[in-house]
Amino acid sequence: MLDRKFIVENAAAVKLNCRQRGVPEQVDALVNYELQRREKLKRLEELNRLANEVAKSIGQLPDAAAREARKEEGRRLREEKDQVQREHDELDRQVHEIQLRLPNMAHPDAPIGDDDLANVELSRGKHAPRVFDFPALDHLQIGEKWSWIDFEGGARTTGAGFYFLKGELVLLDLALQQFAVNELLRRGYTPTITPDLAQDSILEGIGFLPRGPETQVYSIHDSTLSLIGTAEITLGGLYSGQVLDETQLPIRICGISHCYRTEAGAAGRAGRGLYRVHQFTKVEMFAFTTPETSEALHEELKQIECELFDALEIPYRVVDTATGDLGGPAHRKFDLEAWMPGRGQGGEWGEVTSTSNCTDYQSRRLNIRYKRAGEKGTHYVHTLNGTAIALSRALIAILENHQLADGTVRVPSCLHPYLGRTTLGG
RNA sequence: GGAGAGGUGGCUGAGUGGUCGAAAGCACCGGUUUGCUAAAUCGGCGUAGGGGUCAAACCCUACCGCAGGUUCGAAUCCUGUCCUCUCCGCCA
Repeated sequence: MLDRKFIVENAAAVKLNCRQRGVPEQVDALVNYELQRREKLKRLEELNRLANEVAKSIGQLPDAAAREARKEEGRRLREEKDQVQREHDELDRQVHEIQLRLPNMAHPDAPIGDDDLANVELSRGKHAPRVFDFPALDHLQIGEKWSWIDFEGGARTTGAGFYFLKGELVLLDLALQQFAVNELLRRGYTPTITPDLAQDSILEGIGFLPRGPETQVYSIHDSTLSLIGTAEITLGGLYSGQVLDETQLPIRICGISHCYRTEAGAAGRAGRGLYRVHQFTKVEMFAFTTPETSEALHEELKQIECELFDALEIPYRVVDTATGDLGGPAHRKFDLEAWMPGRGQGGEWGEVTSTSNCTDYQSRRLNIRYKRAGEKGTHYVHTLNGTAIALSRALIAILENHQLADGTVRVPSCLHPYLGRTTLGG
């Protein structure tokens, strides 16, 4: 969420930003409501002050008749105050509603464009896409060969888009989680296992708007809880309402959680297999920091993602996400796209990780601030998130890139300590 | 799920209708004193919004888990809700 004062004072820039991000805006209406609201607030405070004065004076009046007269005056002020209060609250609600829908301001270097076609490739990983001397299979074909992925069972028990992982693929899944968590622990990230559900208010704070018709979110009936679409939600919510000390920052955490996504409206681009599913496991990185350091930390998250996928020996490219594809909260976003030999005709890049600097957009909604020693007042922290390993897509990348001619799969050496074997299948 | 207790400032903890934004202690910051440390002593010490100032001082408003209600006036009374603790039941 953007600061109201900022919106009022920079209306033109906010509008331009919305246009570049492809988000409809009502900035003019917001400015209008907000200016009216401030007037109401002044009047409201004035009435409160008068009513307080009257109330205070009553206790000191010795004469009963005089007290009654003052009481009547107090009642009158109170009624007028209530009326102004209602008007103020209505304006406040309208401002807030518009404000919630405005996206974060984009980084000046973020490529401007409508969608992912405008993304700019920044770099490539250490490993180039492999040239196969046999017909490469996709991950579903490999999985079928060894009975590793059971979508039919998932559909029977739960519904389309759900699946069972089975056999050795489970070992690979667990090994990837352990690998990621260990690598992050080594880099100063505190490992956590987060709840898989969160309060709707937290989802809203992070920037997922639950329960609309376009929602990506599963809600729990008769409650204010939803299944999380990413641990970003719970990790970001972890310090909601808190005032941190600057010396605690940056706070680096990683969280393992399940991720649930309805993928409403995505039926047409469902893709094959594990690429777009309703549930997967993810190891997520999250950080809280100061405005001065968030950009450097964003680089760090990107760098870690690169190191993990280099270690897994998976070819990838890094892209700088275009304004139209940033979503609401991100100020800037980098994606890692892994080469997936089984996608499309002869392979395609597919997003496997994503890291965003959300600046103070989430912290303002979640009210996460920090205090500087010797300075009065508080500031909003900057929040950042990044995927370490999204299991479903990482599994695709590993199966498809490391498959051998006989359908077995070579295990990259970084996973050997966690997997206890060098080949899967057979 | 049942029964009870409680949620007050960084912490402990007073406060049951009228200058209470809130006693006191601890912690913290600053001054004084002391050869150093410790101790003593004085002062300061919440957040947010608005006004004011070159900057401050200062002024106003809101906030005692949260949301409502009663009242001229609520931390204090009422209702709902969330959370914590204790005991019982159930249970991986």
